[in-house]
Amino acid sequence: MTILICMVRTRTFDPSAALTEAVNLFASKGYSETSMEDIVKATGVSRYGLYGTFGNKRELFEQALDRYSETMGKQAFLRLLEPDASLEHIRKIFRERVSEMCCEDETKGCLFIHTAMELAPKDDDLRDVLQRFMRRMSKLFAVGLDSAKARGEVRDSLDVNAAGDLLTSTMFGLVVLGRSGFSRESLDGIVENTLGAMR
Amino acid sequence: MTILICMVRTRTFDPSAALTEAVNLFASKGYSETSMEDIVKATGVSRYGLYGTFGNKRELFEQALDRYSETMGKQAFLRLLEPDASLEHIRKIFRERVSEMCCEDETKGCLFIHTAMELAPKDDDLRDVLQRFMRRMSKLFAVGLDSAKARGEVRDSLDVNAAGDLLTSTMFGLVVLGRSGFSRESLDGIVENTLGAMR
DNA sequence: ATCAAATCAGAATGAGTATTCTGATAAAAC
DNA sequence: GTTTTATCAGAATACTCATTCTGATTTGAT
Repeated sequence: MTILICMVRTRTFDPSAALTEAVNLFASKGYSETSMEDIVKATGVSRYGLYGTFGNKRELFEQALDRYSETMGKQAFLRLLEPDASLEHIRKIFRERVSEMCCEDETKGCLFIHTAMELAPKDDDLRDVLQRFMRRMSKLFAVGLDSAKARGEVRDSLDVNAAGDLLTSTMFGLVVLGRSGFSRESLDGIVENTLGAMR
Repeated sequence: MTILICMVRTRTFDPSAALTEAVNLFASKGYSETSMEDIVKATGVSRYGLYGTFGNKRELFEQALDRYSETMGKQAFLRLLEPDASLEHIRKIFRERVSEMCCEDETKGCLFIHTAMELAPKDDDLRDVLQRFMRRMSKLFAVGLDSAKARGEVRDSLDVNAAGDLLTSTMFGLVVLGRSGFSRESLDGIVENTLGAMR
């Protein structure tokens, strides 16, 4: 008896690349303003392929949220875990965020904020996932602040955990103000004042 | 010739009260998640009455945004214009916000954040209105900080305009974290750290 | 009391959208 | 080259929702 596993036709798209595209759409427009049709167009993947690979819109969104959190961690925050992390590393993270919000033509957004405002109140599971991701953000900031403290860039009396929450909160505030058309100067001012609170 | 103005039947609802109800719905769930049906149910006003009085959903939203801004100014921020405004007044505004986010059963939201995330990117007029409202918030904070500076509660070197933007930004950050399930302690910590940045 | 017309409740309309279905296509194994 | 069957593009379905329409009702002026 032969068990025959026959992969007759191979998928013509890269699920990971498609997910990246979906993340961008969701982060920019949020859940309900992004239609599956939008995602089909942006990815070039057929409806069939999307549903077959990701389940449905909600599940696709959950996977997008995972990816978003992961990417955010990798791109910017992992530096904070290095023992020589400094306040300058934190400043750089904020500067990148501000640049993203101000300079690009397409409207940049934030998947965390969209999730908090649209979905968290009516989906407890998603809210818990979101909270975990945000707490991780705060924690990474706190670790970075600890290193900065060891370097004397931050006052000894600083509660790094509470300060980490403040930095996380500011990351979101910047997005909200940026979307409302605040100037780069205003956003830079917020960053510097926030960092000033660490000293 | 007689000009006859005949008010045949009087409206059976109070438009102002209906608008208040609409503000609550929009602030909690945002624009697209709030249906006209929701508003009909919450206000007890007929579809006919809503469309006749407010135009359409978009115009109703704009009026809700006006009202929200106005109410917010009256309830909390006007104290900041008094010459004896202190850091304690500012703290009280934040404490109220935190209580709102944490204690009530129904999910509290923020019409400004919803507008920034959902509508501002695709509606330039609305974005400008929103920005004006937010700038007013920052300005009120700045005026309060000036008084606090005169009382010696805030360091002389503080740039009150930039600091006002930071406080505005923090008001939004608190809502995002609150909706994500952060504890009251976390939010209080953010408030105290932010206020600490003023000294 | 009667009348005119604004208001009401809810049905009808039309557009948008998530999801499923379908016939055609194409690639892997023989 | 043939067969098998997963994939594709787009049609079909079911549902939600903003807005308009309709027939009944109500109320202020006469």
